[in-house]
Amino acid sequence: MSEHQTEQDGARTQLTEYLARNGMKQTRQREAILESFLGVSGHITSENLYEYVRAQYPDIGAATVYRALKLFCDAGLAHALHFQDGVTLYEHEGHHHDHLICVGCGEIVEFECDDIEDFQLRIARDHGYRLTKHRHHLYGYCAKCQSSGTDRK
Amino acid sequence: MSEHQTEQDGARTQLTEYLARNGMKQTRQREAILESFLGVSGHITSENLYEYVRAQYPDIGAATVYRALKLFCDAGLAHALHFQDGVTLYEHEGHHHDHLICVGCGEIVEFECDDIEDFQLRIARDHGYRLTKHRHHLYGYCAKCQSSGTDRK
DNA sequence: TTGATATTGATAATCGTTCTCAACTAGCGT
DNA sequence: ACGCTAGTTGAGAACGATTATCAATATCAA
Repeated sequence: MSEHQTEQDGARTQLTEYLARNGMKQTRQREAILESFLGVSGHITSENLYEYVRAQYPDIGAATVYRALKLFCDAGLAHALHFQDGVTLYEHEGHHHDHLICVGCGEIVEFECDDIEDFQLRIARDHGYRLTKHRHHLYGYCAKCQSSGTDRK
Repeated sequence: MSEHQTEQDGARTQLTEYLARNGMKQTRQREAILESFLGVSGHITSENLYEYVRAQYPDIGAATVYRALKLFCDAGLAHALHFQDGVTLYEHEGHHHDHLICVGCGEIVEFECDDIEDFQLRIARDHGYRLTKHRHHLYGYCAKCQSSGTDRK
């Protein structure tokens, strides 16, 4: 819990600094939305976060949540992920993993693979690119969906 | 040219078979849209393809193009790619590569890396998944955008 | 405290895409 | 060739997610 607390504090500080650095203001809304966002463990859509926020702060508008989420991305606190079906999910930054997605039940497993990251760098270098980020999504059927035998393609 | 011809013919046959197999009909529109789609070399958006189609067949509606593109995906002739910024591009199936995207100028370079594919399979297996496809996008600055020094992040 | 300026919330607007539905047409059986 | 039936089409309405507009409001440095 205390560890979690420091992570949240770190994020808050990071936002405060970003706002100061860019002549922006620290508002109740931004604090509240950040709070809600940090309370989410995995991935969340803009809309879900809005519901989430609204549960505690009913007077915060949807536009403000969208704006805040974009702000968090700019400030390096969040990441937007665009999945196969066009759905956009946000996750905490620093929480970077790649994703294994079940097309049967929608489960999302996160993974890391340093070897792959090495190959990515090599490929980028070969093409003269300087990488800033990547998206690596594997789609398939999880063990459960394979055995339940439904939606076989 | 003759090689290209056979590739197109292969795609046509594939569509015809898919339609027959699913009790669907071979229409002028679908043929025309497939023709236009095959005429595109790289990636294209639904809207661009619609413009493209309309140039030759002004009486084909947008909805029909959207429907056809989805059909081509189902028939295994096309692939939808969802990029970072939410843009959806379509490419020919059988033309599967991964992508290196310049966030400066938007250039898209395609690459293949068997080693990475091997790691993907291993990761999937470790998690009990059976892979059906993957999306692997690397974002960065191409050599040109790095040297022109603009939009440095 | 005040004032300049960033931010907010409600809502209109926008974008890309899908739905609705009456008119149309492919393609089977005859 | 004909007619029938079910799939398909085009126009435009509807849609869902997101962004822009704008007057009211809040932040924060002086």
